[in-house]
This record gives sequence, structure tokens and C-alpha cells, in this order.
Amino acid sequence: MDRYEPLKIEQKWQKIWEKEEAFKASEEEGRPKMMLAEMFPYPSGAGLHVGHVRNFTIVDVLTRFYRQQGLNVLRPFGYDTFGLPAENYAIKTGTAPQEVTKENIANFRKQAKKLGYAIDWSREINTSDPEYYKWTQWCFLQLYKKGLAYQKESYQWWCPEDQTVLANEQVENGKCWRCGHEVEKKKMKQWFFKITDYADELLDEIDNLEWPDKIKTMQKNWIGRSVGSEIEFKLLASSFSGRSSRPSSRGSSLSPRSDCGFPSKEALTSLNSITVFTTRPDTILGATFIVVAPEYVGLEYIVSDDAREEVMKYKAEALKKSEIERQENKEKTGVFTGAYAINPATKEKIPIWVADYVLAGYGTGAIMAVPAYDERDREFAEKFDLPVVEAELIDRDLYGAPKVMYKMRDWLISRQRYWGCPIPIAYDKEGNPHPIPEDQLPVMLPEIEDYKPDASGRSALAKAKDWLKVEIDGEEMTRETDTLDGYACSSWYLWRYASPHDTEAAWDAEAIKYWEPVDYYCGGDHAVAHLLYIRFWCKFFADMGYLPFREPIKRLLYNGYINAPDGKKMSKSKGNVIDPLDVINDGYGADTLRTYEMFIGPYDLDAAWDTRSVGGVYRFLNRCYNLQEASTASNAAIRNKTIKKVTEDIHRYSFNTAVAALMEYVNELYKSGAEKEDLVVLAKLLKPFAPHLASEMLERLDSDDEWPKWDEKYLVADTVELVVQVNGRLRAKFEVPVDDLEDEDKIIKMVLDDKKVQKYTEGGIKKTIFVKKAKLINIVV
RNA sequence: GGCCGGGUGGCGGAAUUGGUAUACGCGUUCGACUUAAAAUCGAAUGGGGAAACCCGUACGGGUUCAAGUCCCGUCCCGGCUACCA
Repeated sequence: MDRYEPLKIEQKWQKIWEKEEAFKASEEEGRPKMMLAEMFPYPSGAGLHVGHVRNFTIVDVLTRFYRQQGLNVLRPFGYDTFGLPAENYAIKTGTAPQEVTKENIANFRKQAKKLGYAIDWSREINTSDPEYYKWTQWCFLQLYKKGLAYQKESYQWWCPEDQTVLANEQVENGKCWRCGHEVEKKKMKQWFFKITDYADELLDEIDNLEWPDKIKTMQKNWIGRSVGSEIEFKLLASSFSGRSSRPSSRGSSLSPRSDCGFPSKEALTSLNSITVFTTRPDTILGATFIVVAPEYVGLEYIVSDDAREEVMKYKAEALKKSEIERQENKEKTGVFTGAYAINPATKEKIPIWVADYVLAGYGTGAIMAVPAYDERDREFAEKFDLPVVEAELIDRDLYGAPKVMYKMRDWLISRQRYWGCPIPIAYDKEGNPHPIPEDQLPVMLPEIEDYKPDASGRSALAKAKDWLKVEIDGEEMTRETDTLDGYACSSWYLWRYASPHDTEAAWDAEAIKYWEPVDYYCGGDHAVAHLLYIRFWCKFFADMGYLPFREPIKRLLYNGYINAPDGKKMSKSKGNVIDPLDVINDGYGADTLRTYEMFIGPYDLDAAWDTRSVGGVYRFLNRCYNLQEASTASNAAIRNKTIKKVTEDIHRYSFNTAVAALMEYVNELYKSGAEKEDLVVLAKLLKPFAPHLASEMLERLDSDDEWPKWDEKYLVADTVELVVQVNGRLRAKFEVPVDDLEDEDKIIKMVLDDKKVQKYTEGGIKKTIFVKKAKLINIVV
């Protein structure tokens, strides 16, 4: 008996695959393709963790499965390298992020190769490579040209720890997604992508995607479409506080979304009404007061002189409150503005209040409060003793104009950080932005000495004096010092995979048309952010004529986490981290690690690591390796059954039961003895999970790796087991010829004549039910 | 608070369309090999009972010849979301 030495076998095959460039893919017109990818990793200094292995192995199992079925398969790989960890490390140690990133990539590559993934290594990409981010900048310019990249001043989330603004999607529970520090609101001029232009399409096409419902629902909720009305409430003239600049007869109404910029002075001085958004215009007869957000843009023009001091104090306090404080304290607060408006339906004079339970960023920042129908309004009315009127409902469209609102905001992309893709913009002496001409791309990220950001609201790039100067059309300009949100870099990388070395374009039209959209995309993170952004860019570039499809990802597999043996999240500080490279080097090898992580449980659920079960998988592979050929056996039935089971299980991503089926098969073969064909089929079915061992077995058997097909005729046995229940309880089993199942009378007679069955049926039989498909008889007595 | 998952042996889990609950693996016990151990191989393994049998998929009801699976109610766990008018 040979000893199974995984490390030796694995090294041998990894060398062969490397030398042969075994997984290099190229377009072949007419040959069906398959493109698969994982969410590319951020190459951290810690190297691969078991979560990466699960994620990458799922993709690899599918990759090899479809390769063995003869499809033209592309499985590329890349690195998402811009971001805070490398920069923070640079600040701490003075090592350039460029250097650290290079080392980390080299380590990730080495480790991924040790796991035997069927990657086309000629297509490696890295988002911080100027050859790559040149085209990220090009993408930005396309959006800019169409007005979908724009600047505006507004209150934004600011992380005082990381000294940068954050997108809404990067604020979790009022805390920074990276460092966990509480975020603040800060008024700043920032760059945005106008994702809201695509809100409707992003929402409507979700239902057509083969994605997990969980993700689809999260995206729907994030976009948050509400259908309602905007209704104008005229301000009561007498409520104005004798300001000299009276609203003119050409007065206008404001419907400001506070994050959409600031209205002109003229608009404000002519303010004579408030527009509210409501999903219940039919309840307007019960609207007994109006509430505006503390940040409401027209607030100081509405407020009466008597109330001014108190209102401004309330506003200042509300702005100071952190998001956490606002969340923790659900107790309603607010103050009366001293102003009144007219309810257009009842013609009654109703008071205008300011309260922080109304959000500035949603709708118009003002609501009509209907305490009889809305719980929050009722709470507020009760606390401040405002009238509650149980009014009847009316026709929705009588007093307002239908309007659709979204929770989703535009995507804030400026980051006041060094280690990111420079935004290809420069400013003239008047401060007007100008795009960097495409032929001057890439705007290189300069090497600097001091990476530390400060509270100035500008990135460390502001200190790179030479780099700041740029000449456009003969005019001296100053570069933008903010860098792009890393999510911008990852919003188009899947298309770069089609032609990763293209120097003429971000992606090659022909190559894209052949390979994409991506057939399978696998990851366990970024349910809304990345997966929404990439859909947005896809739709935009489709509109520009650069992409021949409007959804970038056909099928999404969202895998669960692997936790520590104690069920808790793995973390360095808890000291419960399992290093996948240790598992390999301990002698188990990559095949065991891969197969174990597929066997650990359903791919989409979290699972806890169990070191002893790793040994069980190793024993299984060892048994595969040592299974000897015996000439006498005939296992066509179990063999074909196993082919079918494994094939169908992989198709439905039930990797754990596919491995279990292979274990059963091997157990069976050890009992009955294996034919050569059994060994060949075993190796072929095993290959997606344990490719090195399977390759070794196939070489020994002198076989190719073509995926086997099953023949239904072997799955039909001569005899079947007939189950007999009495009142639903299992009482007897009979081995009967399969043909007898066609003759119900004969079967029932045979069963009722049986002594063992008669023991239960002495008292008389009410009826018998024969279920041919289940090979089951139920006798009711 | 709202929405979505989930609750099955000592443990991870299986049961795909309402039809034999607990596949496969771990663990445990016993046996073989060995001076011994490891490794490996074989057998047993939901609970109760001497047995016939009985009880068992969070809990309480219901539908059905038949329920882990469908319906109603309750409890617990996880995720997302969180004053979005």
C-alpha cells in the first residue's frame, strides 16, 4: 500500500499547471463560455484566511466542473488594493503603501497557488496599478461628461478617526465601517456619482436576477421607493415676523432636499409656502400641524422673532448630536417655530414645529403631521399637546401632485485620503473644476513622505506641492487632492478581466461580448454597496454604448462565514484564528482543506471550524488514494447513481452533500471491490474538490478528466423495497420485483396476505393507499 | 419596532415535489492488527423497554390515509433595517 502524501502530489501538479499555463483562457467563437469570479480580495498582511478559502473554493469547484464538461471557462483573479489598512500601516511605519501592497500581493498569489486554484494567472489585475487606475479615471470622466459625477456642498458623514468623509453605505450603526469610530456630520463640498438617476431601473431589474432573495430584498430596501404626493402648505402671512424682505407676489415654494445643494438667496427671501412629502395624501383632513427638520433650509426665514432664539438653539443642539445619540433617544423632542401654515384641505391654520424626528435628507425635509393615522406624529402630538383629529379619508390626488421618493442618496465618492485613485480633476484660479484630458491619464499618485491626513478636510496629497500644479490648455491649474472611494475601483474590474492588458481601452468590446456578463459571482460581503454600484455602472456604460448588457452578474452566490471552533467570529485579538496554510503544512494538504470547507455545511450558511472533522476528510481522501482495482466487481448501479447525485448537487450548489455522496460511494466500493471504471469515475467526480489527488489518480489510470454521464437504465433496479405502513406507522418491508408495482391489486393482495401484516389488520381494514412513486402502502384500520 | 432566515441525536449536518426521520462526517464504545502506542481496518451508536412495542424534528393546536415539510398561535436564535412620513 502506497502512502498518501498530499504535499508531494500537490507540489507536483502545481508545477505542471504552472508550466503548462493550464487554465489560460481565450475567446473561441462558437464555443460556449463560462465566466466565474469571486469578489476579489483585499490583500492584507495576514495572508489568506479560511473565509477566502471557502469563497475561492466554491468558485474553483464550479470552474473545474464546467471545464470538465467541456465549456470554455474563464476564472480570473485580482486584488483590490487601495484602502485604509495599507495607508494606516504606512502612517505608522513610514513604509510606502506601494511597497506593502506589492509584498502582500506576492504572498496572496503564492498562497492561492498552494491551494491549486484553476486561475488564469495571465489576467491578474491590481486596482492600484497605474495601468489599471488610468481606466478608473477614464470611467470617472465618462460619468463627469454626462453630468453623473458632480460636486455639491452638504452635510456629510465624517469619520474623525480616519479624517475622511464616508458614503452612506459605509456608515454602520452610526459608526465608521473601517475603524468603528463614531461618525459626525460635517458640511463640505464633495464629489458624488448620481446613482439616483438609475434608482428605478436598479429596483425594477432586481426581480429578474438569479441572486439570493436576501440580497435582493436588502437592495430593494436600500433603494426604498415610496409612492406619494407633494403637497404645498401656504404660510400664513400674519405669522411672518415683520421681516423687511416680504415674500413678493412672485413667491415660490421650496422643496429642498437638504443634500441637494443650497437654494439661492432670492429663492429664500420669497419663501411663502412649505412643500411636504407624504405617502398618505388621503389623510390630509387630519393634518393638524407641520414639522420640519432642524436642517430645513428655509427654517430661519419661517421662524418668528419671538421663537427665533429657541429654534436656533434647538437646531444647533440637533446638529451637534451624534447619530448614536439620535438613535438611542427615541423620545420626541422639538420646538414651535411661531409660524403657521394653511391646511389646503381644511383651510385651517396649523402650527409649524421643528423636530429631529423629521429627517432633512428624505423627502422635502418637511412633513404634514397626521397624529390620527401616524404613530410618530401621535407621539409628538401627545407630548406637546397638539390636536388629534380623526378625520375621514379623501381622494389621494385632490391637493397634491403625485411624487416618487427614494431612500437611496447619491454616492459620495471623495475621500480625504492618500492611498486611493486620484480624481482626474483640476481647478482654475476661480475654483472651477476642469476634467484632466483623457490623453493626460493616468493622473499618477505621487510618492510622498508624510501620509498623515489632518482635520483640514484635504488629503495628504495637498502637501505634494509639485504634483498639485498642472497645465490644461495652456492654463495653470491646481489638482483635486481627494481620491476616489475604493468602491469606484471595484465597480468595473469584472470587465477589465476580459482584456486585462488592453492599453487602448478600459475593456475590449469583442472580448466583453464573448465572456460577459459574469455567469457566477461569489462572495460573502458587500450586499448593497459594491453589488449596487457595479449594477449602476453597468447600466451607465450600457447607455454609453460601451457594454452590450445591462446587468453585470447573472448568478450570485453569497457564501456564509467560517467561525472559530467556539462559534465566535475569528479574530486576532481573541486568538482563535485558524490559518489555512497551517492546515496544509501540518500535512493535510490543500485537497483536504478544500474538500473539508465544501463539506462543512451548506455554502450559504455560517459554519464553525472543527479541527477533528478535517481529519475525517483527510481519511476519506486517503481511502480514495488507496482504493485498489478488483476485477470481479460490478457496481454499475451505485456508480451511475453517484454520477447523477454529484452532478445534480453541484448544479444546485449543494457541495456538502456532493462530498457525502462520494464518501458513500467509496465506502461501498471498499465493500464490494472496485472496477477500473469505478476508480476512473471516482477520480473525475472528485477532481473539482481535490484536484491534485484526482489528477494523480487519473494519471495512474491513464484517463482524461471528462465529466462522466450517467445512464438512467442502471438506476432502475430489478427489485425494489416496498414499505408497508399501518395508520402511517412503518410495520413491514418487502422486496418485490419492480414490475409488480404496475399491478396494484397484486401488490395489495400480497401485502394483506402476509402474516406479519395481518397481525395489525385483524380488526378490519378501512382502506389502503398505494403510492407507486414512493413505493409505499398505507393501510388504514 | 419592522422585514427576512432558522430551531432535527452528544456535535456539524441530510431528507430536492407531503410518503421509510437522523444520509455523510465527527465523537463515543467494542473488536482486529501491534510487545505497546499511533495509524489503519471492522462492528455498534436517537431515547425508553427484557421483549412486544412506545416516545421522538422548539412548544400548543389544526389539515391529511400520511407532516421535519402545509396552515394558525406561542417561544427562542441569527441576519438586515431602524423615526424614510
